[in-house]
Amino acid sequence: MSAKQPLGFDAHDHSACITDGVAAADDYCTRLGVQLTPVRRRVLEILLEAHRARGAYEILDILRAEGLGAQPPVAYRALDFLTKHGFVHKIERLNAFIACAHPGQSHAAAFLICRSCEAVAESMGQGALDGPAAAAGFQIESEVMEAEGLCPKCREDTP
Amino acid sequence: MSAKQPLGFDAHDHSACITDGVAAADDYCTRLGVQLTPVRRRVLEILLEAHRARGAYEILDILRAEGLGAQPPVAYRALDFLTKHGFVHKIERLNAFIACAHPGQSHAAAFLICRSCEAVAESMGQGALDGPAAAAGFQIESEVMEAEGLCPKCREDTP
DNA sequence: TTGATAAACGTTACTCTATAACATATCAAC
DNA sequence: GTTGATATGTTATAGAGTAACGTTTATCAA
Repeated sequence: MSAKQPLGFDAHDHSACITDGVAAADDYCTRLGVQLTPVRRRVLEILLEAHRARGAYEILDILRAEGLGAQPPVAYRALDFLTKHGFVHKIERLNAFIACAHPGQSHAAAFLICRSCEAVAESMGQGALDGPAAAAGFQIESEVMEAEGLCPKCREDTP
Repeated sequence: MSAKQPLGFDAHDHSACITDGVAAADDYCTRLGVQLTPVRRRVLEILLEAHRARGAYEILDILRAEGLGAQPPVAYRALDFLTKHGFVHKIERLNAFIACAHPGQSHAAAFLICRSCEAVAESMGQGALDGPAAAAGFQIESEVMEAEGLCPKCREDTP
């Protein structure tokens, strides 16, 4: 079994992910007049630190250790806020959360989840269910698209 | 690509859904030499009775009332079996389960979930994530595609 | 500046979802 | 009939999520 790789599938300047992610949230909140409070900011940072999904209770443990909140609602409220405003996505398959890789851009998010190293890549897959929905007369309000399998790195490492 | 009409929102001979679903499972299990035990058969029937998703504990309540099992693992084991063999799908968005509308046919299942009446339609959407996955060198093993919104009936009823 | 209002936080307590672990039973094959 | 695989029964617990309440903090208007 291969080691967990904290980055996405591609090598990239990861410090920029965190900096840019928080900056984008900051700008957005200022423009809309909503608050990026310490707990919300910290939760976003925690999720930006890794290109993998983290459970609400895993996040809560970190918050608790840092004195930012000890009970589940603290984590869930921050996650709700960040999700509502598009900075965080929920991975339904994992009951876990991940920072958005394209903050600010409206998009139907799709995810590729590696079952070996737990890396998660976000793709801006557009409306895969639009065809069937139109045929059925169904009005889509939100979409979940998630694939589980092996990332390029783990395909080599684990034959 | 021709969009197939998803099953579930339209009127149809529903008794055939149950009969055919159980018969298909029976045939399959006979051919593969696996057992469609009373609990497994009953769970499949329960899910075939409605084109909506039911939680494991909702199913368990029925099993318990019928003397077929009282503890969670009983329901989860039956659901695992049925899911593994393709007779039941899990709706990740709802943490619930639904009978497969196309038993026996290998397919990547996609679901349209009505938030008003809770009806769930299954569409045989094929490989919506194939493109992004190929581009990333990602090997897909399983896929989740779920859309939530309003079904045709509820669009009229709830304007 | 103060008072009203909304937004956010802190905590308790609980529900729902899911599985680990172990004992018992059933059935097929040798 | 013993063995090994498969399935069930049960206890206990872990993990995920929320309702409800009171307190605090921010925002904005008078």
